[in-house]
Amino acid sequence: MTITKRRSWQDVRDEIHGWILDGQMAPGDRFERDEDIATRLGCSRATVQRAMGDLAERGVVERRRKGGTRVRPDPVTRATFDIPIARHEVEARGGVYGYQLIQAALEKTPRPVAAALDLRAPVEMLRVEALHLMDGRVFLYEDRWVFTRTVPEILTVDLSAESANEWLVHNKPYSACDLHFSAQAADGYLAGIMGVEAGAALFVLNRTTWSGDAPITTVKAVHMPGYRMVTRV
Amino acid sequence: MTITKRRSWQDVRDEIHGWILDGQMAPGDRFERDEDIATRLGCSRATVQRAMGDLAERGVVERRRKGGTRVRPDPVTRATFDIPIARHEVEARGGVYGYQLIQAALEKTPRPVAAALDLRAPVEMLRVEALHLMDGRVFLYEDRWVFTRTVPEILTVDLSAESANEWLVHNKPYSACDLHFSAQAADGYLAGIMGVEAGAALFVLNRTTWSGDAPITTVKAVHMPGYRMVTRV
DNA sequence: AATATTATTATGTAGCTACTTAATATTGTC
DNA sequence: GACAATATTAAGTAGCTACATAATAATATT
Repeated sequence: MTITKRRSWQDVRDEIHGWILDGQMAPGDRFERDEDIATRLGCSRATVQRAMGDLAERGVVERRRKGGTRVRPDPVTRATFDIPIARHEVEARGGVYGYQLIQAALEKTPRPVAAALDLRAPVEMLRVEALHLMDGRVFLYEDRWVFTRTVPEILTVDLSAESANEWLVHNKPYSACDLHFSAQAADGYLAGIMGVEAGAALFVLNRTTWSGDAPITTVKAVHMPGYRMVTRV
Repeated sequence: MTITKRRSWQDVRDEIHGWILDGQMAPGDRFERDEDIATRLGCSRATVQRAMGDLAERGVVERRRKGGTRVRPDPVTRATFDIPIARHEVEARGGVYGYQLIQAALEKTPRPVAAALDLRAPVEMLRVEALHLMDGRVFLYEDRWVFTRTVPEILTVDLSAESANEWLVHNKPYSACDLHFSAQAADGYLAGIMGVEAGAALFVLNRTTWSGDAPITTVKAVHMPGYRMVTRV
């Protein structure tokens, strides 16, 4: 049974993954070397290498030089999320996007904000509070701090017309990004601004970005009750 | 200035990413073709291909046959999360892990649970409620449904000794996985079981897995107040 | 002018060789 | 027996060729 159609590396990957799914290979088991698998499947080592590399990236197998490849003894669920800008998220749900600036002003950062940006001491930064709307109703509240030393141009932008998020995305690419997901109960201020009951459970996303070592911005995005972040692997 | 040390594909990737970071290339701009970049950088097209492929996977650039490669006009934040089993998460935080079964019994699934598993009608499944502990205190409450038609062996497992999660991870690999993150307020039942105030904002992770088309399990994991899911890209 | 056909182009993939590197096993020496 | 030096192994990387494929541009046909 050496059917030799053209095997793509994805086919090879799925074949190998199949050995795990059907129990031929269990967590901890070691595979024969790439070259032997290649011979057995009738493809080149490069193709097996690509397939195994992909499985390793997905957290399904573990590879070590000389040590060979084995099924991960403690498999992890590895998920990839795309965090879109608010406008796209609203439009993808078929809604009409709206944006509303609450305030933008220079303020001294509280300590925790400075810490999130890897700064030792509080400094003066641009704080921007804004609402993103879907069909005229609040979709997302964002509380952002922009490090004006890295991004002085932000001070010339009319933030009542364009969201700081979109401006930054298009004008200040980042090389490092830090994300926190958490749940938070609405306090009085949030409840008032977002139009929800005080105490409502809100999904919160904190994102901090850098360009090299230079901090760009940190933002807390508070979602409406019932919001779900979804992915399928 | 054609320094020709050995350039790895990662170096090439970082070099190209650098063109975006320093503003030489802005969102929407098109790169010259791989081959020309290769010539310019003194490496082979294969290396540029690998580098560009990686940047495309990360959501930094967009590639299309014939169309060439361009900087993504609307960059997304793409993050990869590893969702470990509770034991590892507790141990990684330097705590002592504990596990406590609340109940395991055959029950008819509520409609939403059946729907999560892509089943049209409710069926009888094994429901497992359990607590994962850190240093003797609740860390995580899980409410799980296991599709016994796909995983009949689960019925022979002593779930008071071993968590269903760990057993499944080691004995029933999945090929597809669905994840939802959300925030939920503690109701009376959750508050009682987890020892938190009613109304507390809780971080919730729903995970559903399949092996091929066969549903395996769906689980709702409710984290203690203050829990944060973190990643750095 | 509108449509269908064909050619061109840039990325995608498969396979090859050769060399590098990290981890382990073996051997040699004290 | 303990330790250091050396050999071996299997994955990782770089570069090459050749061909496949999808998208677009150019051309021919009606």
